[in-house]
Amino acid sequence: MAQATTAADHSNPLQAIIAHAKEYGFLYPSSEIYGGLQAVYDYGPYGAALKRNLQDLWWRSMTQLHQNIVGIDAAIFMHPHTWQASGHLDSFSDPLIDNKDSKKRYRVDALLEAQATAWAQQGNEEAAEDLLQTMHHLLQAQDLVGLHRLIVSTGIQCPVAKTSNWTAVRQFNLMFATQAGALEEKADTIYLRPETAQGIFVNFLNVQKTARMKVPFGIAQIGKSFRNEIVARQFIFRMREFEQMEMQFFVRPGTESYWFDYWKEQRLKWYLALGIPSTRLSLQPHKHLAHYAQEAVDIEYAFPFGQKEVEGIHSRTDFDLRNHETHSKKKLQYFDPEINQNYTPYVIETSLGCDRLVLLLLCQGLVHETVTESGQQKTRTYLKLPPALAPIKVAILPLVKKDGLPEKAQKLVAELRLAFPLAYEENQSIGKRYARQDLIGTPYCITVDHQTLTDDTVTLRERDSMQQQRLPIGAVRNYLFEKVNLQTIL
RNA sequence: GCGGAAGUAGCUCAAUUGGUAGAGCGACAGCCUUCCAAGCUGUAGGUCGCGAGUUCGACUCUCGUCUUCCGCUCCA
Repeated sequence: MAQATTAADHSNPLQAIIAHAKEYGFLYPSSEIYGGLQAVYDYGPYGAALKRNLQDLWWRSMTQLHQNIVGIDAAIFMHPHTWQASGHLDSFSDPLIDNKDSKKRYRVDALLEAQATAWAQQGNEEAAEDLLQTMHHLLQAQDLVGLHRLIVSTGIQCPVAKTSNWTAVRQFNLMFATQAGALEEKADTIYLRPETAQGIFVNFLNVQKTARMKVPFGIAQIGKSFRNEIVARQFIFRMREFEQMEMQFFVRPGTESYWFDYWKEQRLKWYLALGIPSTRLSLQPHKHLAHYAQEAVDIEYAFPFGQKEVEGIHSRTDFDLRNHETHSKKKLQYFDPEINQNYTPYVIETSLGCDRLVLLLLCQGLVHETVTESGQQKTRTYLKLPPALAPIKVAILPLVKKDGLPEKAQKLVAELRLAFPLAYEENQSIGKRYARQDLIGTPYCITVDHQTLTDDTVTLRERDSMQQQRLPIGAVRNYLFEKVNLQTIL
């Protein structure tokens, strides 16, 4: 007989995840009826619930488990000067050029600087200096044609292809810009934030003073960020609009190393607590540091498409606060009563991609198991999510749709519906209903059968093991709570 | 952005030198069933990714475009 189609039929593991996510209501391509929008996705009912649970878990593990961390929710729009101070306006808009033969893409300034360095080493420092001067002028003027002419006239070759077969120079601004105000010509350009961190930095003093925080302390935030990625790929791994969960931890200068190590360890533990095997996780120190970072490490997960960053932990020094001081001309310092001194705190950042974490859980959770049942081989597909994060905690199922079982089951639904997100289904065979719940990751199913009518007990089936046990109806609520609340993780 | 592959129902796929789309699964409704997707009956889903062109006629040929995957590239 025909076997139900499962995602296991796909040869590509990421395709299998995408197909499953779509088919079972986790993620859809954005505006799909119009052909989709590149690198933008919508969360469906189960995906939205899963994401919300994850955010709740993270939020609580930051703000409730740590007395010295508070949360905020800053606006997506910020004063344009913010992005000058943060460095995003400059470093997010590098002119790039492609070599048509090697298909390699380069930053124009990097190519020219390399050439200048080469000339300087050959003793031709004057020419090197001239080149850099010219480049800076062109960059300032945003003269892309001039930059292209300079590349060509300098005779710069692609290090790989050894040719000068260049495309035009193009500007890739990674920040989305829009206009504030109704009159476009008078309006300021404002940007959709490319990271949530700046909303924390500009509020540093507000939070410190109004919540009476003492260094060391942290500010946590969950929110959307936007990056106009040149290449956005791998499903929800790199999206143009994405959700960050990050915490900036302010420390006394000189203690940043200690706190960097502290948070590195804390954050890694958090993933292990989620049940992610340590073999699939790794800590990857950065080789090339971002413009603000003193030390940085990524927590990476072995996705089907490779070992990739899920969370970054950065030692940002006082880069951000100092720059905001300079640009805003407001003092952003902390008076430390312990040492009787004013200083600009150093910052340790933990920043994780919420959507990446959702993808991680889908990758980690989607299981195709071959089971043998009465001599027949079958594939059993289920989504092994941590119970505390599952969109639906329990499904309540009358064994058959008669003899008063649905009514009895509905009573239980009424008792539990406020305590747990739950599902009720009475159509089709019990096996099919179990399977459907397995596919969306529901950890428990409760079945009301004929015995329930005589002794008020139900069977409780566990998703992963498929084992059943009988429980008195009165014990169900506490039993489930023990299994599915967030404390099972934290 | 470059190169490769693909796009037909919710999913997996079919449709003979171009003649106005079908199946299985799934969904839904009803029946049957005391525990792991497999019984019976019925119903609803598609302007064949989108737009042009060629043609009497295009799912089928040509061009463009969008989206996705793979590789490269990039990456705070």
